[in-house]
Amino acid sequence: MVLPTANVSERQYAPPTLAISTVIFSLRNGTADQDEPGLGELWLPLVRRTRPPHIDRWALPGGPIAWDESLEDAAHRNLHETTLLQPRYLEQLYAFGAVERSPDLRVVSIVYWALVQASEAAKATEGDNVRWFAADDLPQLAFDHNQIVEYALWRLRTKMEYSTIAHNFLGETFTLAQLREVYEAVLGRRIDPANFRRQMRSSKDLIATDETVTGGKHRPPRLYRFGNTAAPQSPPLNSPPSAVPLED
Amino acid sequence: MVLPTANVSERQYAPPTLAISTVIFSLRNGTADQDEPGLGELWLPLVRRTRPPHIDRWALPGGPIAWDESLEDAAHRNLHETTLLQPRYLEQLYAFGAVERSPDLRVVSIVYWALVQASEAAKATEGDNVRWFAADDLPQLAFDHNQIVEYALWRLRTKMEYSTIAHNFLGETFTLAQLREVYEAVLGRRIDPANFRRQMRSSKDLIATDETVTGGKHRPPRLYRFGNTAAPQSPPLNSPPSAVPLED
DNA sequence: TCAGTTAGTGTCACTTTGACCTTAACTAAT
DNA sequence: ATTAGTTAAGGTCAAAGTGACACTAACTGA
Repeated sequence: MVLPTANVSERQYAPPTLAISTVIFSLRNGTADQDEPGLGELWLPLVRRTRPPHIDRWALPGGPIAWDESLEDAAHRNLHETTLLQPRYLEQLYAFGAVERSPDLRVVSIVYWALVQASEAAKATEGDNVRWFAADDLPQLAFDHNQIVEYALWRLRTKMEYSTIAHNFLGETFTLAQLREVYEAVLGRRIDPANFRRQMRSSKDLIATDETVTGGKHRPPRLYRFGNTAAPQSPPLNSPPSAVPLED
Repeated sequence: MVLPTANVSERQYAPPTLAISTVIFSLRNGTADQDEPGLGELWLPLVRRTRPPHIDRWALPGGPIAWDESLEDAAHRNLHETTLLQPRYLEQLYAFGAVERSPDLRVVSIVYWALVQASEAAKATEGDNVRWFAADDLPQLAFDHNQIVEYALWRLRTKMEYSTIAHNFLGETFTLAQLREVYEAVLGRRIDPANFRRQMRSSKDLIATDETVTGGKHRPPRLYRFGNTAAPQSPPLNSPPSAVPLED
């Protein structure tokens, strides 16, 4: 939201300014005192605004677009600069351009959404100006950012049902129970483990490794990995609208 | 693609310029000499470029965004100004922002896609600077517009499978055969009329009128209308990302 | 050795879907 | 007037997919 300097009247009638923002989702293990017993929760990092419009309010990480970087690069860079995070998935969400979404100034924000794994999320320096919030319990944010997060949540949930993005919350290998917990947390409901297994194993992209996790107090579960055999639900040409996972 | 005047070096390093474009789809009855026998075809209007980058090439209708209009308003206005069309459906497609998509200049285009009914499409003044093309047989267009159309086609086809946008190609009332022809044209394959009827009638939004179409050489078909009982597949708050049909 | 726990397999009823048959209602030709 | 032709509309049946749930497998700790 950094903008070129000019006096107010010039700003008012100037062409819209472009900015980029990102909604970054990560998963945390649910605490017992939640309404749902033991389900994981979605969390996202916000930054405190340090200058006038909506000063001191929390907002999505964002900023201007450099003349020599693509929109996706800008989102990736800005996200990394403000939170130190390296997302495993990044996709364009929507361009928000209502006239009154920012006071005085006309800003069009192209918003991306990202998924980071739990271990990565720990790297995000939580300080005075960056803090994580539960996605379903946010304070009043700057601008129209509450609505943007709502929309991003809707997209994450609907996309989870027909695509295979869930593993981006996890590491390179994972058990089916871990993968199921991702679905349960995002969709907010329990899923039958047996049926879940059947559905997942019907996908060609999920490949079983020959390793298992030892050390539990029960039968050791097998580890799986995700093989990216062609983008599942993406545009015919995956160049411009690269809805393709980053995989680091 | 109208842009503020400045010398080249200033332009080069200036922040990206915003523009809006639209992909406008309409349906035409298939000619017999097609590869598929008698299927309808998707057509879209393009405008001839009358100034330097890519002069004389065909391009999507588009232009700048005024300081006091929303993105959707800008798309609607621009579309109407250049083609005189009034779409029945308008939705944001994607923001295209690759660095090299326009020579010299950095332009970020927020692209919308629209559906117009056949009768409306006739209003589009086809002249020297506006012409309709078959969507699957386009010439080389200006900028990255070929890829944009490909992506819009993909979105139209995939969205057709899970939502109820098809009727926006038709008038207020229509027969099930007409509706089926829309699906067949867009998806490019024949659909069993009996199964199609069963599926459509299971939707609460399709309501039968008490009228039928007389004058055919066979049993008169019933007319249906589309009742917009709540947006089917749209964001929780339908204000900013209004993926909601316009219905005129 | 057994209880406890989770991993993983199998089964069954129900729903959805594609293929195809049958009847209904109209027009045009004989 | 009867019949052939055509499309509308409804029905049947098997295959495939899904949710609910029982059951076996493999480990730990007492």
